[in-house]
Amino acid sequence: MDWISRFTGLASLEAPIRDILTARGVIVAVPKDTVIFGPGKAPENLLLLLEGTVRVQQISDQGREIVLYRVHAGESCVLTTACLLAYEDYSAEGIAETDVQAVAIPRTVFDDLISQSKTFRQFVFSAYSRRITDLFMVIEEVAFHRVDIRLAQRLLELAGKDQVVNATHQQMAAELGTAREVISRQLQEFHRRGWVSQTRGAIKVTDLAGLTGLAQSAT
Amino acid sequence: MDWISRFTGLASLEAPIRDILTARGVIVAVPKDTVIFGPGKAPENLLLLLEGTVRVQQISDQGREIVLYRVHAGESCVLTTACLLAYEDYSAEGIAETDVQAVAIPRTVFDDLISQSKTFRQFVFSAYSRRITDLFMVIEEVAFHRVDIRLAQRLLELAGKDQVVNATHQQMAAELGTAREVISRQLQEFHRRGWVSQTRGAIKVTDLAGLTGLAQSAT
DNA sequence: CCTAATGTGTGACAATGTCACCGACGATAT
DNA sequence: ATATCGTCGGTGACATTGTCACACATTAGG
Repeated sequence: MDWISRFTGLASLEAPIRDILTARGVIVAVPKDTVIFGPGKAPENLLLLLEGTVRVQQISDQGREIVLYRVHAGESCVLTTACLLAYEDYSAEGIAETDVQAVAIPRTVFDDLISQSKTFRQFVFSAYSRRITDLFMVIEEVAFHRVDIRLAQRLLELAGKDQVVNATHQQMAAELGTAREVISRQLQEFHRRGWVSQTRGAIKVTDLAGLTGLAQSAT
Repeated sequence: MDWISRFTGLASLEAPIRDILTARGVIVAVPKDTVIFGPGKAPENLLLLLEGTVRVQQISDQGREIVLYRVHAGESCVLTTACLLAYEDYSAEGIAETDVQAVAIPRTVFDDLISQSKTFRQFVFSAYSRRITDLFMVIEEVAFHRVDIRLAQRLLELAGKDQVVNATHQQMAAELGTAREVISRQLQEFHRRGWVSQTRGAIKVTDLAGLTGLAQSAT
């Protein structure tokens, strides 16, 4: 199966390197809600996502959570690479948010590829770059932005085609690193304004323009 | 000059690689307060710090700031490596906090070393690991920890041998990503408890035990 | 000495986080 | 159907933090 073409950064990969990758990469299926890595659970392979998304979140010692970023199909889960070559025990964990199909690349092969292919190096380092940028954005948002605006943005991001976000208030609180009560109150206010309607475990966006207006008032 | 021995991760570097490094690395002196990299200013070299510290901070569009981490002597400024191989414009900037001595390694040499030496790869990736861990800690602190505790911790970190922190309230606010008024009030409270004394532009720790007690109450 | 820039103090208020508690809903067993 | 239990969401009171509009103090430079 030619999965390499799904990764834009690997498109121009040298032929012998492609062969190594296809030969040594193993396609794995990871069921939804699997903990891919976490505190005390080092990842064993570099994962290149073919299908599905992985949610990476931080867990504090008091049990509070915040979502750091999501890895989508066509991206690699670089946090693992640092672990592969220089293991450190992160306090973050990665969870399969949907059923996931991925190519697993063993540590030794990864090291080989890095050493042999400039293209692959660029692929890995640019993936790093993107994640670090993501972390910068999280810091900026948490430190400087209002929660109502962040909630509006996140609802828009997470809403499916049907404009529904399937998440409890507690889960939305974990998205933003805030408290459930805060989410409940903000959603009530959004409801009062006619922007959303709520059912147990789901939030439906009923006024896209209204929410979008608030979400963009950050700029 | 044998500067390689100052970097623990490079101690076991293969002989030919050492030679490349010493031959191609240029020792540079960077005066205090120089902006080493920043928005729109990509770094040209990987820097290995021999002397001094570099402060990396995030600047928001509204002009608010937060310190992300510091690079000390014996460490490398990895944020630059991502830029070297896959340039992306970060919103963070790096500033020489003191006069700095460093070894500058050009992009092409860096790429060579990565490809040729497993030890060097490990050095770079473990440096990445450490920085990412730092960013995780920043996120956790900003999102979940009280500012009085964070301020106490930071004062203890920044205090010199004479127990003095040379910084204005505004600068301390930038350390923690909060507002100046908050710092002013917290410091007043610390003063009321006899933990610190203040002069314009400087804070002196007068009760180490008191501050330490608060700083550790996070655990 | 005078002035301007910078650093610090303050009160009022808004936004967010915390705590304690309650009731509503859904699944399951009886 | 009814009882029971765990999860989800709502609420008031209060603590903490952020924002705004000032005032006042200190320092540097002319």
